[in-house]
Amino acid sequence: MRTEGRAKRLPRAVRERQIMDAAVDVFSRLGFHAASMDEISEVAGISKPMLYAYLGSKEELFAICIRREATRMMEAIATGVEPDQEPDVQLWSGLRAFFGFVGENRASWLVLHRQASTQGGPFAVELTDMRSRAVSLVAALLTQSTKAPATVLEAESLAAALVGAGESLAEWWLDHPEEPAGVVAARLMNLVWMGFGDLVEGNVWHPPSRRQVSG
Amino acid sequence: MRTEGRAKRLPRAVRERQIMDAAVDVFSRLGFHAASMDEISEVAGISKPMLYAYLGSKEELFAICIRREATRMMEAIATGVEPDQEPDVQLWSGLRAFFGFVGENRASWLVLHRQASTQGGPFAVELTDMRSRAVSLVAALLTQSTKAPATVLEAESLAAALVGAGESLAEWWLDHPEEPAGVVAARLMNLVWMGFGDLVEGNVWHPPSRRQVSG
DNA sequence: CCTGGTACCTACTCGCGAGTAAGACTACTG
DNA sequence: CAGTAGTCTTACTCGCGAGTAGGTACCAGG
Repeated sequence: MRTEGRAKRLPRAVRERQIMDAAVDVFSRLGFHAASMDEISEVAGISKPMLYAYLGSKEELFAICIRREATRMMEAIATGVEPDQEPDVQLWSGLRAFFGFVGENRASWLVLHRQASTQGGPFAVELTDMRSRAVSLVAALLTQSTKAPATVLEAESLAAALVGAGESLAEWWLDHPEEPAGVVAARLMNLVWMGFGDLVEGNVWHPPSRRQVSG
Repeated sequence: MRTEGRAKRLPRAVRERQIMDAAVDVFSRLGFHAASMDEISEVAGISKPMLYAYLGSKEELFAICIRREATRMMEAIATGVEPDQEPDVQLWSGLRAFFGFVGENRASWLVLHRQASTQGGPFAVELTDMRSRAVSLVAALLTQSTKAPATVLEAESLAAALVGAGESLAEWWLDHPEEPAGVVAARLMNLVWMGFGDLVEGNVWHPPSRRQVSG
């Protein structure tokens, strides 16, 4: 709130972290344009010139936020996925990691998904980059494991659809936080692995633990 | 461009259409905040006070654009879907209609999907409304046709995922316009109906025409 | 106690864009 | 040729927010 006059003296590195946290918070709530540097400085608990002294312009600050959050998220997913496993298991791990991250980092997710994708500035680069890394990952997973002849475009577009389904479901989840991450992830897993066709018939996909129990 | 002094005198209804077309164009390119009323008036070929005289404030204008484009799109989809058909056929018709509309109305789609969903103002209402109509439609389709016991939340979240997949694939398509609408629609159809599990095995879904030929 | 360096501040400038006041042009009606 | 209703304009006001100038508090080392 920062109603008092002067802020406590802190080393630069610490302040920078505080500022970036505040920026992610404000950007996630208001979007890039509507967010003001005044409000960010307010939330961060310091005055505006500090922002400029430490993090440069508004655009730079936004780009820095995106880069940081994107990295955190991709690392969370990469950590959760074991290569050299069955395709469905890899996909399942990725989905669990993704929804886990979103659940614990709402603000990060909002900045990444909503705000960044809209603004056409230098941010689109950062964002498109991360998104295409995700798409490529899925596309590779699909390509390497399919037996049917598939074009690159085909794999890529399917991957885009899957990533979009994940994003959209994450968005939906924000309005239904009572659902556990695992349940939401499992639903998407069933949709994209089994398809409506199977689900309508009552056929579902089971995670590996059950498979080992029954096998 | 409007480098000349005075615009030709036209009846109000016609001007309003021109203004709305211009607004959709500018909003789709720049987003709500970055778009300026000056630029919209420029593109529309008239002066700024006309905007305010005819369409009210900037927010009103944006809301009007969203409402108009959303209605056009929902009508396009509704026209393409025949109720009382097999679930997969209904889904297929809907997807075809959707991608058909997006292909022929890039600007409309951008305004609806990117711009409107981001701004938190009174627009979110219009947008969320249309989106949930779409989600409900799919959810109903799924619920009514499934044999397995499914909760409302389950159907709704799957529908959200499917709608998101469609949106995302439409976005991807904007970067790969060389692909025909039908091909893109068919890919999504295969993904959500058959699932990766089947696709990996080479099993694909066929549209009804082939089915009749082979049946 | 001075000297410098770093954290931090108040109080501005300045441009951009939403919205408006006040009037000018056109056309139809008698 | 008035009069009047509707179209269209130029030329403003005014607030908001990005970015800055020019300081003040605090902590070293001498």
